[in-house]
Amino acid sequence: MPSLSSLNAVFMGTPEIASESLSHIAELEKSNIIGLKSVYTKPPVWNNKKKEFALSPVDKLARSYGINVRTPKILKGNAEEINFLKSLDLDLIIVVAFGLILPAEILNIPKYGVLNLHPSLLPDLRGPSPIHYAILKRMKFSGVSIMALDAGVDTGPVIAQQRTDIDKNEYFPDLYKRLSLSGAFLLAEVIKTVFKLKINVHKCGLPQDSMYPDYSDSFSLTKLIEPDELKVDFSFDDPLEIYAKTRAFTEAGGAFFVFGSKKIKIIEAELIVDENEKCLNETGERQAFDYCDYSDGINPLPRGIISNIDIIPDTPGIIINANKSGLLVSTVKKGVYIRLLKLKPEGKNVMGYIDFINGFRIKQGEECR
RNA sequence: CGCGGGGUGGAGCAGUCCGGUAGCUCGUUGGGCUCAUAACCCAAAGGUCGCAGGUUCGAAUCCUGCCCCCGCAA
Repeated sequence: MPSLSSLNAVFMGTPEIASESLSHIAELEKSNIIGLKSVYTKPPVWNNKKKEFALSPVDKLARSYGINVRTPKILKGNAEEINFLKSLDLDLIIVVAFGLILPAEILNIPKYGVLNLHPSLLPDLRGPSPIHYAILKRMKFSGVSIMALDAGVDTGPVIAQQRTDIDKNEYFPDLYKRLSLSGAFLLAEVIKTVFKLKINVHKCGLPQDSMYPDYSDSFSLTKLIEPDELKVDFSFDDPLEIYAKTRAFTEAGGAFFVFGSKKIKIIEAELIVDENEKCLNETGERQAFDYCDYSDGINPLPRGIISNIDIIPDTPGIIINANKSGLLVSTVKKGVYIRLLKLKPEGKNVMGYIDFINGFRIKQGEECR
């Protein structure tokens, strides 16, 4: 083979999922498949409490590789950066969770186009929070997509996808890590292919509207998680939703409820179904249990609690048990409870439910709002 | 000088306003009860009350300075 020159490329990304991809790309550099000219990431943010600038994960990793790092605040109309990118004679730009929109003038610079990793099975879950939403919507599976970036938000032609199953008890960090690894792997494979074929990535992708002609963003477009979405309301929210929020928001501020005047974050919880209750309807007649989502029977009622439940009214949001055997809160579904395992009260560190009960003098019958 | 909460035996907290022998719950250790238990009963160990200085006969508590942790806001 005559002179297979490596791909001139620039990487753009910010959080851990991007640094994972960057480390895979660095491996490709060793085999002369790619040559990273520069890395773009969000500027360091000032942490007022620690009184220091915090570099993004990508920034740290790129520095450890000795790669030139650039942190422009804006790209659109930024002549300096655009000229710099033009001067590199780029073959490829690779974008993973960068946090800035690339203007069209940059999209057109690299000879083989712009690759993007998106942690969902596009066109499902477009937008900035696909991993949170996958858990929030209690999806049974999700995945990663490698696509060619176009002017829309996550709308470009899809080149490769890899699916992963989501466990119904899975918390955000586990899924995030899994998608980061799977995405980095798939991204590297696509880059190898571009290297071999020397083809513009826009031409080898499958347009999303041809994959799913009936698709509409109104079903599944994700948005940034707003602070008020983190609140769970025991007296209105379905227990499945409370549990999903708990698992989805662990690294987005944390799902919380209010106890007394304090915000209490739920770090870890589980769903409890009372096997005695599930065959009874409102009037106490036996009938088929219709909460099929709950009846997967993951967690039976802990021993020693059943007798206590009898004396508690059906009001949701009430602590029906607070001792070593468990901290249980009633929900809008009769016979379905949230068992709180790890909590983080406002101004405090993470603590187990026993410490929470001891320190806050939690008693049966008190209310979570 | 962004706003706020907090540092008390191994853990979570009370006590601080109105100074005067350091307390609660849990855990740990030993013993008992029990078919059994994360249940129950009895007993014990374990703290220079974040650090330094000051006021006082006497400071966890009042005054001054400093360190550390956390939440919010960016």
